[in-house]
Amino acid sequence: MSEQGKEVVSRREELDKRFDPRAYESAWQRRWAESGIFRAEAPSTRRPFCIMIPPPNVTGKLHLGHALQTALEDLLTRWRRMSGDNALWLPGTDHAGISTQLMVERQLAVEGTGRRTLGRERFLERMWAWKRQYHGNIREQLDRLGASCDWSRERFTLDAGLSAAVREAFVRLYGEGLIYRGEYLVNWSPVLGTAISDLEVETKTVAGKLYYIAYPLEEAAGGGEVVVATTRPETMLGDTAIAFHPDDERYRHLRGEAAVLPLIGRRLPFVADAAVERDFGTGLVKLTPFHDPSDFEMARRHGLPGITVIDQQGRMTAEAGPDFAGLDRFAARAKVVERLGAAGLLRKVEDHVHNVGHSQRSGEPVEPLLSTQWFCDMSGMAARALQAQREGRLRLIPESWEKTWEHWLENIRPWCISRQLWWGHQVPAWYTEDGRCFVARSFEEAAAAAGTDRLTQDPDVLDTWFSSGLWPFSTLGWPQRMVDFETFYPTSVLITGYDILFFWVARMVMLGLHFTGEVPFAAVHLTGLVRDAEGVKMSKTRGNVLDPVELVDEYGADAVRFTLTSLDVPGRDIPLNRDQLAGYRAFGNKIWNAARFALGRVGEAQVQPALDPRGLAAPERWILSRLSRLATDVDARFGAFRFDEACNRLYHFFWGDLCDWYIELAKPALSGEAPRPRTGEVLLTVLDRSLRLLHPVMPFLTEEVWQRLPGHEAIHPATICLAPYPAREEAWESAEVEAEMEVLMHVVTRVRGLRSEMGLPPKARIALYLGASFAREEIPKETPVEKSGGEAGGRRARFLAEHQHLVRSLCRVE
RNA sequence: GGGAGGUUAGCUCAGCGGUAGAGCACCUGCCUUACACGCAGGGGGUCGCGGGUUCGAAUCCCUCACCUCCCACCA
Repeated sequence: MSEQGKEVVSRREELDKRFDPRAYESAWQRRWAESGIFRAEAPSTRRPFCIMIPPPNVTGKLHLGHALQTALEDLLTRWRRMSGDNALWLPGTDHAGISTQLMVERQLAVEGTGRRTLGRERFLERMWAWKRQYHGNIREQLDRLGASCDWSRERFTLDAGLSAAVREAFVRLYGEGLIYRGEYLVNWSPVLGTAISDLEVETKTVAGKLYYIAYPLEEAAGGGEVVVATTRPETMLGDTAIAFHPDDERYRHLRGEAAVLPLIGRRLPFVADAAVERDFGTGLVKLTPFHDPSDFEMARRHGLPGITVIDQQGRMTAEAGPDFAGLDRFAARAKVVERLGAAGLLRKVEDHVHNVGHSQRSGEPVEPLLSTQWFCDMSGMAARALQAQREGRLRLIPESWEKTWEHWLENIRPWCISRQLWWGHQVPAWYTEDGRCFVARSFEEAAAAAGTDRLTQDPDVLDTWFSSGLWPFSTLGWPQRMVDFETFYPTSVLITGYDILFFWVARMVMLGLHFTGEVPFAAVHLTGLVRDAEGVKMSKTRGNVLDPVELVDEYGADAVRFTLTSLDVPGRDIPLNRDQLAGYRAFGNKIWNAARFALGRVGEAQVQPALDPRGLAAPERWILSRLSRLATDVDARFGAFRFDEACNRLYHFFWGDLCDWYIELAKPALSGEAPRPRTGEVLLTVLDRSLRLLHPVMPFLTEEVWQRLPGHEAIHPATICLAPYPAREEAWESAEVEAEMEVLMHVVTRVRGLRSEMGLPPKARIALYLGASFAREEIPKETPVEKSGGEAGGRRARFLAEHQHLVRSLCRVE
């Protein structure tokens, strides 16, 4: 590293009087990148540590959730790197099928054209151009945040390697019978023009109407009518039966009879099915098998046909009859109601609040539609994912997610993986002219199997989450067992928001177990969602979105990182407000000025790689003891994913122990007024280690300051990024010294309080007489000194007497 | 209908069996030779309600209330 290392070493001018993160942050990011210090080794004899970035949308913009994850991922990576691990944080981006395609389609609409007009090939050229144009943005934003990714390993879900992995996975699952093609009722988004998975359907509670419609009975049944209740009258045009509960006395006599569908005249047999709720509506359900999932199930149980009356654009089909064909489904609803009213068949309309599935991406109500799609049977994989979690091979943090995890995996359903889009991994299936299907890794392979090259590839692409489900290993070279895969898989930790636990985390675990036999990461830390100061979810429509890069401009990356990190409390969403950002920027200012003070006062002293506390005075031994305990604490907190607690401890040590007390205690010694042994060395050494402890959270500021510390080269010749993470120093710890100093500090606080209460002007040099009784009474109960009674009291008085010059200095008294 | 989380100082939140904490905000002094992005001092809470366990409960258990979110095929 020596050659690279030298480039990292910075200039050594004095710290500017003004603290301005913009003056150094970008420069450091550039220097780090150029020196290649974030490149991981493979192979390596060192312990591996690996985090995969949750790949952001390649043409998107990072939001604060990304910033939070980035801060935590970088924290862990830097911490492990400094601790000696072979740390890899692998960056990359996702092609983000629907959302990216929508962006380009919107662009095309502005130009007065569209994807269909362009045709698939030219449209995809536009997509790639778009990708090339915006691809750099993500890296730029990660750079601004100080991300120590290994960019030499950057991946994209549509690059050659990952595309090969996707085809390999598809072919294998198909071969195992887990991927299949078939005609089923799927969630269809008329706006997007594609099928979507169950997860992409968002249930919304809406105020609708419940229509009671009279269906005349067939002559054979003796005439009369029955009344059915429905929220979607337009679907009646596709009715093929009417159902009642088998035990429902009211309708039992209708078994074997039939009604006549109004407006159409079709014969509707009655069937009995236990899925019918007797208490809802009239207890009779009209069955529209091809436009309602539960009707579909019931129809299948009774061998009933279905009729598609709504098409992929959400318009009524020819099957709906000449009066309705071509109408939008909601216009058709109004017209059906109107016609029923005119025919005197509308018995009642009630207000009805119910839940309706909406397309998460486009917002409109989903239309259940019969359609030929590719599916993946997840049941076996889900069972193994469940088992992995139950056996502790997969840790969810916080643990409260375990029940949710179990519930979802226990009730998993087939995953619809095909999308009627163009941007994505095209399904690796080819069809012969006579309709035979060949699933293969390539056209050549398919042609060889088919015995002809007159083949047409399936036009659909795969759900984005199919490729991101392979991310932890496809990025490392799978299916080939490349050196990166051997070195870093399975990875160490995954950090992501709980909102994609099922979309992404569960799929990675299932596919990872299936293809590699291992859980792709030992632990998953699920973060909360970043919200605004009022705790409201950020959204463009609300206009309360904060841009992480703008916050970096305003407060500095370190302050943004520290704020987000200290707010990462397990199981809670994160309300972000500017006061906190300003507060942690002030913390940066504090560090900056503490360093300025030290650098101006330590003379020829140097940072010490090791320090023997013997021969040091009490204040020096006290701060070293505190520092050692801090190192233990921070390490433990990082290891336990309690980043908030680690931040608090770092903050209070630096501001409280170091600045408020130790630096003040050091002043008389450094000025020569009351010299003590090695005060400068201790101050510099404490600063060095504090900065190293803080570095994973505040990389820029700590590097900038650390480079100026005389003697820092003895710790690492080039950069704080590779300097060892401070460990506990048992020899520094002393409960006794800490207790003695606590007494002194307590006395100082009391004197200051008295002085303030008595309204004595700060400048007045007043005389203070400390009697032994004062000391005795004022000692906090919990100090060990007090417990040993009178003799200890004497010792305490002696301690205070010996250090009276410190009391004088800190209280400004004579 | 299931499930998860929340209710602690004006605000945002830690604490989760041993006499209430932080940051910010607020009040009073201070430009004390690193820092006004600062220093020192200070005020402020019956820890959602009601029960229970315990020598002792924000902290464990139960009831209730109110908020947030996730899952779920009553048309």
